[in-house]
Amino acid sequence: MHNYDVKQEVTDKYSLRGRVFNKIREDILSGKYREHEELKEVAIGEELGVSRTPVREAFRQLELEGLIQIVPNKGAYVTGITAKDVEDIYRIRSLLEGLCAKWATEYITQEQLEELEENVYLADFHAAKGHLDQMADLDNRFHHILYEACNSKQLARLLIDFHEYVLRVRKKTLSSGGRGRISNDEHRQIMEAIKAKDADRAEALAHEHMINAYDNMVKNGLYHIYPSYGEDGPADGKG
Amino acid sequence: MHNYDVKQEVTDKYSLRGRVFNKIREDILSGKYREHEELKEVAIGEELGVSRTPVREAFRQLELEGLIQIVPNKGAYVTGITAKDVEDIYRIRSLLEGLCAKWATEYITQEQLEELEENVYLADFHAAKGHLDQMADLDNRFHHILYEACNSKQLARLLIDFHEYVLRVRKKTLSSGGRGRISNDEHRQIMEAIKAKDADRAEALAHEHMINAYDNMVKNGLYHIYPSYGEDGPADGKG
DNA sequence: CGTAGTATGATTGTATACAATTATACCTAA
DNA sequence: TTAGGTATAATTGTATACAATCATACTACG
Repeated sequence: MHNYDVKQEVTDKYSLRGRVFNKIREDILSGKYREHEELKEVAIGEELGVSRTPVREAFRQLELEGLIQIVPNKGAYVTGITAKDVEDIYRIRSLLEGLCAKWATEYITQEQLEELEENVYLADFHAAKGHLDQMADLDNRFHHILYEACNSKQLARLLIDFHEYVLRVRKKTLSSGGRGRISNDEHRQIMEAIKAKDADRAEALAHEHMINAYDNMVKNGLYHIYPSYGEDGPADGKG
Repeated sequence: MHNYDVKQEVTDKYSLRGRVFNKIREDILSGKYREHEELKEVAIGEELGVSRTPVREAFRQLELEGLIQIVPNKGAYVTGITAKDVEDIYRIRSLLEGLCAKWATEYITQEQLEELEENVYLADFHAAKGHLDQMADLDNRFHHILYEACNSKQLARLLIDFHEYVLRVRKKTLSSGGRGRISNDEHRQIMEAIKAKDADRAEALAHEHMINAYDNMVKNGLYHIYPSYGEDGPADGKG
């Protein structure tokens, strides 16, 4: 599995806290809980058949993940994401994806490189067939391979977090006409650059790849954010 | 104070959980708890005069902050930091500090710019006098002004987290011969670039500034991977 | 009619009791 | 003597009880 997966799957699977955490997280990402909605400990506890304790602990984690905001003695509210947040995250992420590709060029193993190649060729096949789900999975996997290959658990942790964070606002990015194929072409170029040990080129390509993904998402309206109360106001939009 | 300060000071001050969180965090950062040391809920609870509940919740936060690692049904252990972790973090941070300076060039207010100028001139004075504590404070403040000025709570959150994280391994970075003055010269150049609205130059300078800080730290052995009990706290005292 | 104050209910914060799991020590058998 | 297993202690995981705080609505008074 992933060496750098910070979420311990064991915990998430066997502890109530972990299960609650994942459940709430999924519900926020899927849109079941909307922005600024209040999450009540007893309600969620009853819904999941657990007491308040694991729910509360899950809340603390969710807050640190940035998915909810806890105001003392009041409650937990689903964090609002503005369009600017999304843009900022993509711009930050594009830098770090570039760095990741650069480092991966140096540290990637033969095995990982082969999986990268396989990934690209497989994605070509599914792109031709129009298999969107498989495309999405392969896209995910492609990036995760690079996260592992960069040999930095710090960078991997960041990128995994970012990736999961943007899932909140992403619809089916790859489903729009042709982007899936174009995206995979970019993957291939990145892979080739890494294979050729051209770190700078890999960095630049990965960087652009992310920018293109964002541009495409915006251009086609493929993400959605719920209008938030303080969005237009100054950045002071908290408590 | 800081618009983008994610740690709610209210919570930290008035809730047991917040106080416990800060206390443990300080103890890890100061070296009271060493790497791989096990933190026991009852022990810490008794030491601070609280029950296990707030301690446990603080643990969950500390884990997400990356300071401890919780293994299910076993315990909480202080996270080990390797030399490579430190290097990676500085290289990532140098990129993001550059991005921050670039964005700040666009969004900085007149007031913030003036505080930046004042900061640099004041630091010059204290550098001449050899006031190390004041230098450390001003260094902190300089970067925090940029974090605010970049107009991105996402980026600010990242950089603040990084900054606090590296406090674990930093000794008195600025105290070594001449680095304080050199560092402030770099600050001045960054400030001037921002003032001249030269975003690219500001970015490059901030980027280099961070790399230089790291190089200096490594060259002079000014960081310690294994914190030891009773050692001098981080130079960047924060209140 | 409107406002302030208070009472009541709801919700979170904390403490404690109990269950489950893990570590340790001692005992037994080869 | 040592390997293995069981009993006991220690520790974490979860549930529940109690305290503190906040929101709401109603009442009294102007």
